[in-house]
Amino acid sequence: MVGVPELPEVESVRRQLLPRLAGRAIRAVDAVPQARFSGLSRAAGTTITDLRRRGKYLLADLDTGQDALELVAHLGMTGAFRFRDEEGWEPDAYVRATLVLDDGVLDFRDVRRFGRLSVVDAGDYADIATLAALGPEPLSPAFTPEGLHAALAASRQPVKAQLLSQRPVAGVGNIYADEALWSARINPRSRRVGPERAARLWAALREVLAAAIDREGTTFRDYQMVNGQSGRYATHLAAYGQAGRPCRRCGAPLRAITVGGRGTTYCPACQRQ
DNA sequence: AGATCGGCCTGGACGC
DNA sequence: TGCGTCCAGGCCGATC
Repeated sequence: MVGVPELPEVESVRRQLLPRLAGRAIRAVDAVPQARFSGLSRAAGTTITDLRRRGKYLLADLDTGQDALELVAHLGMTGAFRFRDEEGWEPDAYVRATLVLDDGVLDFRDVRRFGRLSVVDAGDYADIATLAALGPEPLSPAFTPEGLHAALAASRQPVKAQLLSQRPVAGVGNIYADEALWSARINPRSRRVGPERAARLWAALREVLAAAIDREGTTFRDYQMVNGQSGRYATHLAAYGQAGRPCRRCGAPLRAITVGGRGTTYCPACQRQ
């Protein structure tokens, strides 16, 4: 998959990998010697019983016969899994880790090295701070308008920075943060979001993410097509990467700013402070 | 303790 | 053409 993986993209990866990984025994794991690949040798000799997702993290449950372990994977920006028998796939210099399974070989390819793989005791995320403090899944009953309001009220960071922190809700990255804030008509720099606006943002996040899951993620290729004025996903991004274009709601030109160190596009007319 | 900022890493876009 | 510079992105750790 091409793309900057956010929740919808990671969910798509999970669905593709699950049938090929469930029940497979891991013979060995190899990785480049970096801290971002830790504890992987513990996976050797285990069996994968399930592949779950929390936010942008993939969690493979490993059965050792005794203690339960978890293989935690984050794709970063450019991480991707490839089976060695995949059509057209030849391992290249960007393969950072390899899992030898009982029926094949799975490569982890990651050009920009932002991805991470680690094996931990099941549920022990002490060394993975973002996962340990991860907010509720946006499409689960645990995510509520009231809960979102309370989470946002607990911090004075700009609302967009809060969304990117993964704490109020899991899995939202730069693309869907801009899209949801635009949809909810909330200024990304707002430091106070009241109950009504929180409820709008709650609904917008769920709509934006559910729609993206339905079409298996907005890929970077699609984004390029958007800027190339063509492509079947051209109408899906209302804000992200659309600076200078007229707002779809009010016609004012969308503006590019920086919030929390991240490029941000919003409508200065209908997303007022 | 919470907010903020730089670093990580690389290819691609851009300017000269 | 080819070089240099800047940017993007999620997360982490250092600093304010």
